[in-house]
Amino acid sequence: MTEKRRRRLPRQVREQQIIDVAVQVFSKRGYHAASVDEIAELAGISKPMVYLYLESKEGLFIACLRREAERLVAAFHGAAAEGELTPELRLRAGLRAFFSFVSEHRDGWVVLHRHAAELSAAIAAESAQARRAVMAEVTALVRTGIEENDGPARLGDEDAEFVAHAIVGAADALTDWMADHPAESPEGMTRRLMNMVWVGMRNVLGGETWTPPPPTPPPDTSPGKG
Amino acid sequence: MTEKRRRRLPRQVREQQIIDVAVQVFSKRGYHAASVDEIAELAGISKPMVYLYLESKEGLFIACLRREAERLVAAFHGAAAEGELTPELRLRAGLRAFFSFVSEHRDGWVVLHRHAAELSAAIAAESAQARRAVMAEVTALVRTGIEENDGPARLGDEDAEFVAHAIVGAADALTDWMADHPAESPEGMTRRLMNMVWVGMRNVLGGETWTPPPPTPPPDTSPGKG
DNA sequence: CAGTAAGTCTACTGTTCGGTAAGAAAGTTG
DNA sequence: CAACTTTCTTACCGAACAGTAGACTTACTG
Repeated sequence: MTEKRRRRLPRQVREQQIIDVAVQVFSKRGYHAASVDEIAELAGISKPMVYLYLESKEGLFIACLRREAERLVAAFHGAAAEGELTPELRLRAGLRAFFSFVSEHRDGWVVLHRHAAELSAAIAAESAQARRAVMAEVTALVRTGIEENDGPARLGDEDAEFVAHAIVGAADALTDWMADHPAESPEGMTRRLMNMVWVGMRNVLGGETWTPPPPTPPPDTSPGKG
Repeated sequence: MTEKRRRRLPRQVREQQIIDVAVQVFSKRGYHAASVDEIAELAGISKPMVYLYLESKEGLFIACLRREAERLVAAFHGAAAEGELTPELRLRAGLRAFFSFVSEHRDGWVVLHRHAAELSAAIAAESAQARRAVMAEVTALVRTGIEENDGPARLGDEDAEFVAHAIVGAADALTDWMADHPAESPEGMTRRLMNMVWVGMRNVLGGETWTPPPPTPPPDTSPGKG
């Protein structure tokens, strides 16, 4: 209707525009429910452009995934790696960067987090990699932090990975809580989460088991396979 | 191949068979990538049967979701609600039931957990409800537990919900870890997780903030908006 | 303003897949 | 076996949509 004569733009720019829109649409609809037609239309171009630049729908999604993952990992890594800080402070910085990223790039986060399951192997791999990258960093911080605090406790990788999974998973889920509490800042999120994990972590890694309190005897009513 | 003359089965039975297969297929492929044809074939019947009994693809998925959610919530609730146990023990029992459920119904868990994002509003609602049900229970346990241990600390719902989100999110993520460590029992998972959360929880709720250790000053190098 | 390359479009194809119409076989009851 | 119900099938429709062919349009270069 409005005969908007499309300005021609260099490929690099157009490509980013397409990815920008695609992130929004994928975030809103999910991979399969999103149509390339819609993405093209919202991007202000026609479908063949998308295919010319991004090869396929899968290629487009991977491009989205990759860009957002790079941003997230860079944000976390950049924050957590800085200087000679202690592991605590580095983990705190990383978490703060993470929550800030989610605040500011919600669509990107949704694409990374929620829509990577039911996809092709290539996509799933791409998606898993970002999480693994973060997980590896957190694991390292956990291991280092414990060793520094409690001496080389000769921990299995297992233990550090367990804690890292818990922390990353908690952070994941807390993005929902954060969405319901817009007043809470990334800093506040971080402080709260650090309060929870940094103490409890030692408990797991130190080998001190959480002992069920004595008052009532533990339920021994498990009959068959425990 | 084997010209298996299909035995006619009463609707109730057939319906459950279809749902059984559908859970597997949805778990493996995801909602959109799963085809009703495949589900019908694996169930050993033809497609119109699926539509006759389950109305639509969405109806089929919701049936899956509902059944698995009921099982999971029942498992958690049944374990966590038993007797006059303390909140700690009840949370422990709930977590153990949860990890057991995931061990034994991996497909159901995958359907519930990973494939509920990119779906219609009806499906998303159904899926969110299961999580909310568990979240509500955990929140209650957290609140009660703290009050019993530290007196009525006059906590906002906010705080208990934060902790509950962290716990549930950690448990979610730890199912991945558990998948990589088949030797770890649900009991072991539970013990480890309890170690982490039950101590740290108090820290959050008690209002004692985690103070960044003094050795190195906190990074004040944040220039613009933090 | 011709020549050329990059950007862009309209209009189409082929396929996959959700959903259905119409009726056949199997069981049940006289 | 005839009437009837429930289970089940073959064979199809129509829409949505990923992907493409080929032409057109703008902009830069000499």
